[in-house]
Amino acid sequence: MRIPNLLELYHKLLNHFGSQHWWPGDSPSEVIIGAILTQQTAWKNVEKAILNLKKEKLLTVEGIANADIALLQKLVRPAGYYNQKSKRIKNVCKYLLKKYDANLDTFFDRDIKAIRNELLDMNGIGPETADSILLYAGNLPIFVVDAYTIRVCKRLGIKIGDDYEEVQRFFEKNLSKNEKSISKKVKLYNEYHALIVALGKNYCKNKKPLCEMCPLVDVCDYGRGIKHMKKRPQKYSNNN
DNA sequence: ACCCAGGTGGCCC
DNA sequence: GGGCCACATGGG
Repeated sequence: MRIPNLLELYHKLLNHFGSQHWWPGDSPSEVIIGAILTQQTAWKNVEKAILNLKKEKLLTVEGIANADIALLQKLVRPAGYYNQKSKRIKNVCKYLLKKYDANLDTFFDRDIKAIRNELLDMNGIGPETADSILLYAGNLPIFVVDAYTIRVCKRLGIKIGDDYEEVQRFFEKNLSKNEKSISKKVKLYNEYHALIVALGKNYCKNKKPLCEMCPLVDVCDYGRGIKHMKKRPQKYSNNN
């Protein structure tokens, strides 16, 4: 079966799911905090944590940076991994406050590669979180890859490895043929990643082939890629 | 009672 | 440079 080009795929997804209006947050600082909180966690749980922080008026770089760690742990708790995440958002905010005086315009107003490397140097920020911050908080043109992106590609029969940057280049290279302007790129990358998440959540679960209701079944080899699926290790002691 | 969620860092080899 | 594993709450 023919593999559709990535822009065609995008329009099918947009047509099916509609615009996703990402990022669901109304300030760059909220996006940065949320990007860390949502790691390996359902957004629904992150919303509760965000709301807790909001009620305490802590949803700013300065607020988090100066907040008591025990309080942060309490507020962030619904988002899971609350010990790590409270520490991570505090450290990141302290860094941004100290080095950029909490001015995110200054932070984002540089070469994108330089900002990305700086983000990657912060503890708790890996490639996906860094790119989410660049794209959704900084409005910079970088394609965000996540577990769904790789899973969906494999289900579609697109030959692709597991390497983050490799998948990212694949998308950016393909889409650059269609879109040259920076601002349009940002808009396209923004919507595309959100649509892939929507697709994944609804039709491309782990350990299952593409659901037959999937809007892409007509363009993909249904069920292909099932052999690539690997369960993510999820065992750790939970003595409660 | 499972399985999973918009990952990341720290080990070990 | 890959292959495990810990991290944790809440929903299906």
